Amino acid sequence: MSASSAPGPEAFRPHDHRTCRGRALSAARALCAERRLRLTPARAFVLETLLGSHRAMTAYEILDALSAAGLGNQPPVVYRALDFLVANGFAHRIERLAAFTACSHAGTAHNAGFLVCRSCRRVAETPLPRPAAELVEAAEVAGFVIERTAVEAEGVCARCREAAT
Amino acid sequence: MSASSAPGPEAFRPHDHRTCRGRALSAARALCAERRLRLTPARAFVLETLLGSHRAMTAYEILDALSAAGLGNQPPVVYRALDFLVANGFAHRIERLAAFTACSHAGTAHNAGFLVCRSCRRVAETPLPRPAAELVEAAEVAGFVIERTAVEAEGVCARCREAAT
DNA sequence: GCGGGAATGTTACAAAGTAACAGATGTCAG
DNA sequence: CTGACATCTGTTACTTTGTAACATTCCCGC
Repeated sequence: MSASSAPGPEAFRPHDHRTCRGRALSAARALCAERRLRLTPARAFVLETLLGSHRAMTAYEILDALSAAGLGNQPPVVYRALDFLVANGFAHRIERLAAFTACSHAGTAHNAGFLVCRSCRRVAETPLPRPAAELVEAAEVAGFVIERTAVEAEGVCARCREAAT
Repeated sequence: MSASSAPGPEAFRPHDHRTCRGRALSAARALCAERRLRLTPARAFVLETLLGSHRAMTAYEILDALSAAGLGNQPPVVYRALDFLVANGFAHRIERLAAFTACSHAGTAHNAGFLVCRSCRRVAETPLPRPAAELVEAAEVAGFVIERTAVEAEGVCARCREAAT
């Protein structure tokens, strides 16, 4: 039983964020150790920064944070860290926003779908068991091999909708 | 009965492209007349250009074509035409590529899914009846209102896979 | 302690997208 | 027909996003 009883994905309801971030961070450290991946200071900092909110952040927002922390101030620094995090499943790129968000299910192989609030840019992730049947079928018929699928639903979250009233 | 008997979406098989483009273009003209929309020369040219191939084209590729045709050579020209075409369902933005493609089902309201070949950038569109059930459910639980959903499967088409052999 | 692969620092760009405003043009009421 | 209003176009200048390329430093196994 969780402390908060509100329904829905964590991103869109109040929750103990310190716990949520801490858990994700130690999971990432454990996974990196297991897979012989190097979660270097810059990479860890970027991951922490992303975990610091459930908003999608642009590469340059993250770069500002890195820069403030004295960990580098040129674009390649962020993009390299993000490449690493995305490649290893610790973060996702939200194509629609050209922005990035921490993965809420790191380690478990998964196809993910995203609810993206166009007002506050908060992002919730939902595991999707498989791509839409229609798409899979079209791919099979055409001999197209699907490697990864991005599913992004754009809309307005409950909080922003109420705020707009 | 179609001239070509190969299976799958048109984009990934040989077909009479002149017919395919002509059909789409007159459908667009008819729709614009019906809805009192102005398919101005620049807009028509951009649509034709997109219809000219089944590849996703970047805004700047299209701008080069516009420019060669003497229809404008500044970015806003393309982006305005693309905004119009996308807003009215004649084209889609492929988020993954930051590129654009003509819609193969213009006029009919539809949620679409895309097969995007990462090698040749050809794009096939498949109508999707509805967003994934898991996503819809997560949205409902969270009070999130979905406005539009982008589904993009990245992979390799049959032709490119064979070519790579 | 050293050799090789991985990670970082840095410069300099390329590519993608937009804000803002002036001018032209289409269209509809009177 | 004519003005008034909305829409579309032209243009300048700029912001944001992302990379190529190369030198340097770090880490780990031997």
